[in-house]
Amino acid sequence: MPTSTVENYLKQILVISLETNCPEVPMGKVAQGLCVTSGTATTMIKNLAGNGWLNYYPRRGVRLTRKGKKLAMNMLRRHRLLETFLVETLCLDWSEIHQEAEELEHAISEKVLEKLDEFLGRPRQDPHGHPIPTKGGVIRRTSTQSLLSCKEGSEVIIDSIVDQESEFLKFARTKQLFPGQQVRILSHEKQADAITLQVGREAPFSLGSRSSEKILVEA
Amino acid sequence: MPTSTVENYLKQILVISLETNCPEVPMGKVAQGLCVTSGTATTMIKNLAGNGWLNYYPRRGVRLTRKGKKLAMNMLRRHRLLETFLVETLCLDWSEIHQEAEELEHAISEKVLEKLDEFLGRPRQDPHGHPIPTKGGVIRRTSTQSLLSCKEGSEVIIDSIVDQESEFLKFARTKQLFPGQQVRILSHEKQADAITLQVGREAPFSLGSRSSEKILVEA
DNA sequence: ATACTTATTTTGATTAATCAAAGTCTATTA
DNA sequence: TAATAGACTTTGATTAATCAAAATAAGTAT
Repeated sequence: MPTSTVENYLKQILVISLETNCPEVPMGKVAQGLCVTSGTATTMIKNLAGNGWLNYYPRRGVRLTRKGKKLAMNMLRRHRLLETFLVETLCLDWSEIHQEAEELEHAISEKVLEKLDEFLGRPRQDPHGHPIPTKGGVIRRTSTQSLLSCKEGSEVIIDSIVDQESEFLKFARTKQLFPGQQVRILSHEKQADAITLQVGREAPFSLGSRSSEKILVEA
Repeated sequence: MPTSTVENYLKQILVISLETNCPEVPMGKVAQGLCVTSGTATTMIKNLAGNGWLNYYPRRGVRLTRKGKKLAMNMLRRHRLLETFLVETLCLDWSEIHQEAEELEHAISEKVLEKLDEFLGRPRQDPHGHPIPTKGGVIRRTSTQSLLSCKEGSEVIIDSIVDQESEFLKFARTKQLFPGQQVRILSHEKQADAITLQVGREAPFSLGSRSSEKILVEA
């Protein structure tokens, strides 16, 4: 049985590799993502490599093995199903569920998870718009682009928000930026690093590139 | 923040003191209840005493302080609410929920617990018939006796089953022994250590004193 | 090429929780 | 009262996870 620390490392590596769209993840990102010192990460990673969870390329980074990816996908499934439960069933706020799920995902058994999935009606995506991996570890290919790459004048639909920070999510909600929402790009000033957009008939507002990157859309 | 080990020790001590109806719990029971060696228990208990969770009387036992009892009651509340959720909402079997709740109780936050309590309609007792402590840490006084103390010919109603073992619970269910059930005591042979009872119109059967003790009833 | 910056790894310590086995009380039994 | 069984405590070690700080490697800039 992997410890919850092991589960966290593997999940984090998977999430980074999905975000960067690259299977190899540098050590620095791992340490940063898990809020541990780089030395700690190195020690742990060598340990994980020794147990066949991942391949370790010293001074380059790591890459999940099939076995590691399977476990990581399962953790992602747990996390996202739990987030869905917390919002749909218990009516918690969209912006405050990440940390809750982060704890629960290590404690819930496969059996209870299965029942929960059934209870929720086997949802395909979580409240952030992220796809929920199937029991087999398959995840919907996110063929999306970020707001940052959208052309002036285009209309897009928000697919998901790639951020766990409560603060940003709260902000996003006040601006009605959530999965499924239709958005019009009024202007896109590359030099000024700003995108102005409008949701429905609300007042237009602008986002910098940092924020725009976190919002994935489908054209 | 207490670790989940601390939470487990305190809850276990509370449970034992409720079962034995005595606030002072001997070290042996603590170690046994937690499945650790007695040396481990001693070390940990001294630690807990140092942090004000309980009073430690060397070679006699321990007793929860007010602070310790409060936390322990809270853990019991978590445990029992979770068990209720698993049975009522997710339709897990009565006999298989203890271990599940044992894990989840450490991971669920106060906020989620509150939402869960609300969702469940603020239940007073769990599926085993055990009272659920209130948020304030108050627990219904169980003014019950065990089957063992019932007189021949009497009719009683099962209040709760005091056992976490899956096996016994499964057995109890096949015999229709669960909270709320009415039972008739056909005979009670003190010397033979056996009680014969009947549920509804089912065939009568016998229980030894070990098993009878686990079944609490109200006259 | 040389020096510098930065990412990564090593080293040495620490904390929480545990066990096995040896040591110490204490209460009963003979 | 003396012996002894059983409960409890101490001791010494181990494991997982972590940090700070020193050491090393690699890539970049001069």
